[in-house]
Amino acid sequence: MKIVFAGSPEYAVPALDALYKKYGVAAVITQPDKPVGRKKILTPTPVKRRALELGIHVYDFEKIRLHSAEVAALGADIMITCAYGQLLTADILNCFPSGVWNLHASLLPEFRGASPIQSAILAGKTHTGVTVMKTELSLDTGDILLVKRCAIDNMTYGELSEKLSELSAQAAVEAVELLLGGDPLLLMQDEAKATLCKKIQKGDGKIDFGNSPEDICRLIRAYNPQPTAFCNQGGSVLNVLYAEPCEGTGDIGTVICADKRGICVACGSGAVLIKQLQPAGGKVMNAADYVNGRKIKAGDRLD
RNA sequence: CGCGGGGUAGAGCAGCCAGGUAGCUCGUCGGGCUCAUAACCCGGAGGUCGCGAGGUUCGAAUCCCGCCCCCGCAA
Repeated sequence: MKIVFAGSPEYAVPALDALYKKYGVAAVITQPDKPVGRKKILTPTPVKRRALELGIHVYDFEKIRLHSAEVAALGADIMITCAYGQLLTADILNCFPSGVWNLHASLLPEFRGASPIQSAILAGKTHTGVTVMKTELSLDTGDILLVKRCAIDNMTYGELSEKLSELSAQAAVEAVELLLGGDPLLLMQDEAKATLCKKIQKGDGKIDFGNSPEDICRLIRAYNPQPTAFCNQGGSVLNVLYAEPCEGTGDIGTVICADKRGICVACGSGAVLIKQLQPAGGKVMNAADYVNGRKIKAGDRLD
């Protein structure tokens, strides 16, 4: 079984590693190097870096749909994709006799699309997981090969992402195992239960203190560590990394108290205790440190 | 040359504009109060003020020049 792996971010690296170790990977397809950070340093994707370390040949097509001939020439049996970042065409799908299989970070048919992990947290789900499905032309609609569940608990997006990344690696290996067994049983997705999630935007991370403490804390967890939830304090941005619901009442957005425990802010119903934050121009710090610097006090307003 | 903030004690900050003995909150160490405490009171330790034996000056954290590093927004 000759396998091609397509993926880009850090999230996909464990899956690549696992497949490489167990079955070998004939080639890796990833996004082109992109300028990163303030200094716009041209940087390869994490998957590309890892693939090169492993000595696997890497293709970083600007537009994969223009390269179906090259992909076909690889003569591979299957392709496993995981957060690759480009849509595939029929020409590409036809290059793989045993199909193209996608590792998706949700319990399909829920949360098809670009932000399955964050969306599961925002929706207040207790569980999520990884689904391996056959790739079709439409987005994340293919038949399901296998599913692995996990509890969300109070994990942040970053923590949950790491967990699902590991699950994806296990799922990838098990999926290939099933495919090697030949003609595995597939489960159709229930269209009636399908939901679609859009790409996460920084602007959507704006905290509305008129919402409930639970909603606000979910937003903060879903946006931690990137792109981070935020609010305004006296005209400048205050990123909020971690908070939990707490006792307290007051006008919406008013700081009820600010001490070593954190910064307690009144919400629509109840209050939230901000425990970790990042002021514009500053590093991530505990709320207690921010309070020590006298940057905020009871009575101040956040919006 | 995308816009902007910043580098001062272990942490977070003030002081800089209008040069003149380095300050605040917290932590830490010691002592006290208390049944007790993350509370309170008293006392102490701890700083090459990012770097350049740079420039100006009697004197530079502060003004000027060069460099390094960190970060928010935007991409």
